[in-house]
Amino acid sequence: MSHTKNEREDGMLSKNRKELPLIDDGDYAILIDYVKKHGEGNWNAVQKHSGLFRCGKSCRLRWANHLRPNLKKGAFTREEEHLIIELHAKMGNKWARMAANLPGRTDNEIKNYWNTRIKRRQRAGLPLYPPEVCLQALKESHRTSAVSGGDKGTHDILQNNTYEIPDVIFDSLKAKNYLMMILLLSRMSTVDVFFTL
DNA sequence: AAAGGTATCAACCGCAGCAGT
DNA sequence: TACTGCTGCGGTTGATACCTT
Repeated sequence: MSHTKNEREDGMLSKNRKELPLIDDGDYAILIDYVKKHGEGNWNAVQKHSGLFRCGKSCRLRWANHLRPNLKKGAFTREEEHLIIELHAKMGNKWARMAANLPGRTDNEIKNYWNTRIKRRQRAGLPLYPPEVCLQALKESHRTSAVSGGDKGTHDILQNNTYEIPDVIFDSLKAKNYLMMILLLSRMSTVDVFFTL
């Protein structure tokens, strides 16, 4: 049995995948057509019956992230960002569950957004969650721990939500940030301030 | 203009859970 | 009960675009 250099046994592409498109435009049409006729799910059957050279996994991913109707494209709105932060505070890294609360958005999009956001804020030495969300999570954590012994997600929030500004840049940077924060706080809610930093 | 760093996006990989046998 | 196949999820990686120096 032989495979092309980009294709593995299961039909997924391996490392140098960008040299070949995963599915070309014709394949998009086949996939859309198949799902219209037979509905979502049963992805391995898509490959068998439609003639696509992609495994079920690839088809499902492509459908979910690009072909599904009502997909929203473009940057997250401020409202969506608020919601993601709130949901992450409650659920942790449950991207699919979060996506269910954001119509038109995919788990992959939310995951990508969160990961780049984390990197940015960690580099800047900023907390991951605004104070209001922390407080809310803390309240819920107390409430749920009283009933069920608690939830790991909310503990993480409180642990991860620390400022870690290196001593070298502490004075200038922190002083500047706090000054800015005080100025902003006089006009905005803490959540709005959070998004500007 | 070039080089290096960072952000974003798309897709792969491995695993867990579930259903069917 | 054990096994198998399928599906979905979350982590991770690689390519590319964009930004900064």
